[in-house]
Amino acid sequence: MNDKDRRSMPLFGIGIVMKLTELTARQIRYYEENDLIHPERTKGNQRLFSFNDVDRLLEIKNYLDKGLNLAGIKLLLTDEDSNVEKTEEKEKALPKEKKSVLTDKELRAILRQEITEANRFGKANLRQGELARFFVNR
DNA sequence: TTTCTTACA
DNA sequence: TGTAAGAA
Repeated sequence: MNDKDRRSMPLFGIGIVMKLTELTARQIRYYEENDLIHPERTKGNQRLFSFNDVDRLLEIKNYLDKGLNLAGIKLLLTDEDSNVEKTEEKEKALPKEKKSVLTDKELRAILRQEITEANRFGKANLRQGELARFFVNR
């Protein structure tokens, strides 16, 4: 078994994850409702989180502190898992004339950097609304 | 005891 | 987001 499998293995109950992330059960469930995380379930319908899920919750927590809302965070995290390959394939499939200057992946990387930077000054400039628009209108 | 869903001050 | 209620 490799690391990739290990990280995605459903292992922790919500109680453990609460301690690990310092998030309330309410918050964790709410983030799931908004498709930011997709923990597995036991036969008894109990949530089971993987290392990846925990890391993701930690990232979500960080972005929240930086002033982003769930919609914005979702845009930034959506391609970081299974979708990343798809996105790259899709971009490769495009005829080079129609390729945008920046790939989705690069765009998100830049955005992450901007947010981190804005955070140094005072997270007042780059806000959620702008972030969402940035993606929708690109 | 812990977690789940649903609903609401 | 917190919290309550009833079920699992």
